[in-house]
Amino acid sequence: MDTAYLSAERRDMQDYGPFIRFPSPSPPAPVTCKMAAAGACSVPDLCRHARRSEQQPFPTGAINRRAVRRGQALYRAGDPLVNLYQLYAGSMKLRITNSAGTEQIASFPMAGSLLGLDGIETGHHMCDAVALEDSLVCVLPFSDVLACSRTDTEAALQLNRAIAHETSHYRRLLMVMANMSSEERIANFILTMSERMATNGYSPQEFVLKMTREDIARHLGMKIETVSRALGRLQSAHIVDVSRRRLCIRDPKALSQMGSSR
Amino acid sequence: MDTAYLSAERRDMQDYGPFIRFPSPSPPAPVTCKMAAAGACSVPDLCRHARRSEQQPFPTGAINRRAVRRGQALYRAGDPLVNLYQLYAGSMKLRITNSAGTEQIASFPMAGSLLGLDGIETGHHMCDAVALEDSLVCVLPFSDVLACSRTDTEAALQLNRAIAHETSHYRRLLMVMANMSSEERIANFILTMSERMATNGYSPQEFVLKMTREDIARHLGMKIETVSRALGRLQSAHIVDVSRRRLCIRDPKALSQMGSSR
DNA sequence: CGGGACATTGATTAAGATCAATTTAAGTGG
DNA sequence: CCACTTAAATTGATCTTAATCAATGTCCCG
Repeated sequence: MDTAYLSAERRDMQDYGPFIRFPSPSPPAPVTCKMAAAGACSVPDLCRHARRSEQQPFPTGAINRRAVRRGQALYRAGDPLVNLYQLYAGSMKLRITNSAGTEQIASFPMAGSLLGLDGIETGHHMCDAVALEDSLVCVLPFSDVLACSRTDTEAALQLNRAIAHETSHYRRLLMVMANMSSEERIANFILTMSERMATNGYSPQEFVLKMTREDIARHLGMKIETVSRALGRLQSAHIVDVSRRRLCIRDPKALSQMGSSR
Repeated sequence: MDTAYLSAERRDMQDYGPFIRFPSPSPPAPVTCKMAAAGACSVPDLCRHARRSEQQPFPTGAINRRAVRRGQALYRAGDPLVNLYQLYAGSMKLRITNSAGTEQIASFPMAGSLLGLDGIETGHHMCDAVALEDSLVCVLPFSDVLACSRTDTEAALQLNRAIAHETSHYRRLLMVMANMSSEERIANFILTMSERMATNGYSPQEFVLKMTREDIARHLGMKIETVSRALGRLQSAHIVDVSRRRLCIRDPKALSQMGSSR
């Protein structure tokens, strides 16, 4: 494979390797933010401010990081909102559990996603944020974020937009659930993942789904068997090649036609 | 019927009558906000500030109102975000239309709802806000809202929370769509409406659904016939009495059991 | 090499969509 | 005020899709 894209594994290694050393009890070393430097940070002004915070132990310009191991929760529903987090490397799932114990996967944050906004309405988180793989987040103390919003108009707007962005994610997902067949949902899901992979500098053609079929099913409001069969049908139609978690898009056009809003 | 609740019709008359005079081309007279006085305003600080705005023609403390006739749009998808609106009387539907023309009803704002937040992410509205009946909104120029957020920490927080509240509405709806049968969805919908009616001072037992079956169907991701049949089944089970738009809850307990998160 | 989580596949059932026909209510204009 | 028109809602018959139930297969990790 001679693409310009890095494989998921290699990219993680070279970019973030030093910070994903488990299980190291010592905090990661201070660094400047590569994500901000690359313009990939959705809230650069918030972040910049947070880095200036009195509370955090690193010198100005350093970043307060936290590592989360695969399967571990960054925060849980009910936890008081203390920090927002910028996902720096890895991927997670946001899980809602209702009073009856039914689980719903609200989203699959990946590098660049802002996490923790589900705590803003009530001051307590509404979801569990669980790592799908060993991950690294950039910690933005919420008090700093607020202080920053107070002094910096642009930062305040960024925060508003970030919250509103979540809303629009759910709106989109709602359309998918309300109007699409299981096969179309899966096609749409793959398309969305593909676009997000591209945004993050990976190949949009070929990538690894970090979540289980169960997670996908709970995300899209279907059963695991249906997910499996839908993938099977896409495979038979030579639209994708899927083997376990590894996915390759063979016919982007057909996929797009099938997965685009009905 | 000797309840302490007002019928929808009478309440509209006595509380808001003077302001719903259609089709009056002259702006409604300045008044102080009864909603704020009653503590029913979700963004009192934002509103208070907006009322102080230089731009609006009324003396300090007055409210800038706008009437919207049944079927008319307060704003449309694509319109630039100019104002937020507090719904003062009446009810609306927020309609999303995707590129293929499929419609989805995102929510049914009623008195007390804050409208227009769907414009914050991009600066342009993502939905149409259409009046289900002749309605009255309180206009909050967005520039004023922002100015207010800048100077008033509490107001800024209210804005953030208001946006986040939308998110949580969609999250809830997502759970409903992903996990509930058509009958459970309808039960849940009626319950939600009932609670909202109670919040607004109407009877939670008996009220009028201002939206069509089609609207309900598009809100809950089902077909109109299925809505009708689900209502029919609830009727047969003596859980509700439904005749056209008029709805009466006969067995709140059973309804709650059926409509509460599965 | 074996255990366990994850995934696939098949057979059957059930729920909701679809197609088609009425019924009901609310306006509208003579 | 009443016949006429039309939008909204209901009801029935049939078909399709996805859920359910039940095995079986596969890969990863110790």
